[in-house]
Amino acid sequence: MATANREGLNGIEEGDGVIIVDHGSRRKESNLMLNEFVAMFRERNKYPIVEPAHMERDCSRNKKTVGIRKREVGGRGGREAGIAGAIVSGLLRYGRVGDAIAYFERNPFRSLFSWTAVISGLVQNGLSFKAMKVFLEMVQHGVMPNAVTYTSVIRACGELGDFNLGMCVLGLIVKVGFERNLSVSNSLITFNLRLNDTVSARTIFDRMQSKDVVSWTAILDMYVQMGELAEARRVFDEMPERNEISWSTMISRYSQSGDAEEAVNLFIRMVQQGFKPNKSCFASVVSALASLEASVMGRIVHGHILKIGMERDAFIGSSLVDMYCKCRSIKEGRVVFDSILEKNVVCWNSMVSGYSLNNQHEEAKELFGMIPQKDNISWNSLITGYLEYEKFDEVFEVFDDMLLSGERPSKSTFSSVLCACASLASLQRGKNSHGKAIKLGFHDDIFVDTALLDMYAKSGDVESAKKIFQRMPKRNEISWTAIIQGLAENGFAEEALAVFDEFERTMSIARNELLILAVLFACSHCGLVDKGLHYFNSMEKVYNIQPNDRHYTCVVDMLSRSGRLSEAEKFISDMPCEPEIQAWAALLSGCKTYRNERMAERVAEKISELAEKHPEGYLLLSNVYASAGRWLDVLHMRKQMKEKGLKRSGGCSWIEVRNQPHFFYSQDGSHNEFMEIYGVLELVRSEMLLT
DNA sequence: ATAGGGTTAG
Repeated sequence: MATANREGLNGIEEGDGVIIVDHGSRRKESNLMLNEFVAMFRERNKYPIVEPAHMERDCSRNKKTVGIRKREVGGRGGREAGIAGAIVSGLLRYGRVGDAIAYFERNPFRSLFSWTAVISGLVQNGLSFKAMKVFLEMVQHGVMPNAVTYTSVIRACGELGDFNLGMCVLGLIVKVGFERNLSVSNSLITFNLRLNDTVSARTIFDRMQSKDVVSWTAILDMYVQMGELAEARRVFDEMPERNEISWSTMISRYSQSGDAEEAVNLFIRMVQQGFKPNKSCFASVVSALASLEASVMGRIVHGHILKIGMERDAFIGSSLVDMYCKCRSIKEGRVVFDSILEKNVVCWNSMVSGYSLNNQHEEAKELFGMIPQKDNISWNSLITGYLEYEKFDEVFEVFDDMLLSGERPSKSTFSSVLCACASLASLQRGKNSHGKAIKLGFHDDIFVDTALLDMYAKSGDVESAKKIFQRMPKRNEISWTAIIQGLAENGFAEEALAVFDEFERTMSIARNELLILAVLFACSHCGLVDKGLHYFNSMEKVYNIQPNDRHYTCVVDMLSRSGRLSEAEKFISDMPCEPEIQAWAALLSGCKTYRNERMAERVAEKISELAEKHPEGYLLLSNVYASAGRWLDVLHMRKQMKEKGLKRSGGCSWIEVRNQPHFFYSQDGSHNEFMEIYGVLELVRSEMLLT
């Protein structure tokens, strides 16, 4: 709560439906499990050290140590236990986890095989915690795990992200001498990567006497995790051996890092070299095609998927639905969606966000209501759809429903909701959301913090924005852009430029277009025209950024504001790209300020030409004529707008009182208490005149 | 029976 107050938040509202998820009970259970493992180490006699060379025989000898089991199993135990293992693993392969466990628990033939099958099946079905409990039970029954068991167990520890548990298992592995086993080492590499320990991963890899395609593929991921995709590619290119999975990994990594084009290129090369893409690979490449909105190639790949009969698979189906919806073919997406046999939550989410991001909110909401097991992303899909189409009230409505349903918002949820607050410049809602974010433990997240500081800046609370920026332990280029833009927009342009100087001195991250735009904006607003021009001219050389139409508009604005009108006019006519209508508008407003009637006429003419294509031009002109008192021209413009079917969507101010926004349009009388409000205003005005 | 790869929101 102290943090909240320091950042300008006046306490958090009670009873707002926030539910804090409790992870305590599982942690307790995990600690109990740790104690059991520690006990295992201490009881040397019960779990004897076995020489690696005798490992195979030890597995079978083990059955002798389990006295009771042996009697139950009887003479044909080995074979029957083998069948039991096969049944269990068969059930697990079809995701029938409950049936498999029930069978396993009822069946007396619990061999090393069936124990291992259950453990690996649980891990593959995302039930790693349960897998660890079964593993513990297995060891307590006196059944000695073998290398295959340990690979699954290590994977489970990695999936749980539990370092201590992993170390205990590693201890057992070393104790029984499996640490040199190829498969075990491979799984240890991934375990370390999951826990962000790239150094240990590398050490294990380097120490391995023999490496296979699995080891190489795992180490490829180490470079991806270190943010060195190019280095990963080098490993991939130089690997002694490649299979479908190595190809698949590289393709998915490109797709996930936003380089969809390279993902597709690699896919084509893979097919050319005679590799058969499998389910995962198709899913990755379709996802890459979705982000490229490449419907032609998308359809071709879809054809191949149909050929091998995988369209009805949940993984491939989800990415196909996404691909069609991103290409605006929602109906085709729906056909694929309906054809998926066993829909998981991802399939539903794909279709919901397909509708949602194509402005079909009713359909999205209806489908959302039908999801059997909603997750975080289901909610977020609905929220981002509303945000994208500026339906802010709905954003808050869904957010409230989400909290009431008990679903924990994620950092994505908060960045969407805060973005809605920022768009409404609603400090009240923003602070409320800030409170919820703190309550749910998101106060040190770079995305949430950036959204918060942007919200405060856009709502005019610069002090709070600055405080958040200063306390952020890590900042990315988006955070820097937000603070610079925020300061400049609120009239602290010099300070914005000082922050940019600090950024230039201390940060080595790449500058992006938006950051430079914010800097130009700041220069424009504190009259530092030459400095602004300097930044603009060095964009390509120093920052390697091609200026876009918004940068050009900013420069026109900068020149016009400072009265360098002829320079501005020349700049606009020399532009290599089509000027935005806002550029002309900026020049026109400069002409007005510096009373250059002749240039104003020329510019106005240009704008009315452009208004054919950009109807908002009429609005601009009508405003300019209105302020010059040229009412005949205003009427003419209004008539044009009416003919073009353009609704008057011009200037409007609003203020929030007790969570209720009150709007004031530039035509008077739109507010229903307008008489009273203007009465009070008149009173205030006369008081001011008296003093 | 196993370790490496998969889909959705930002």
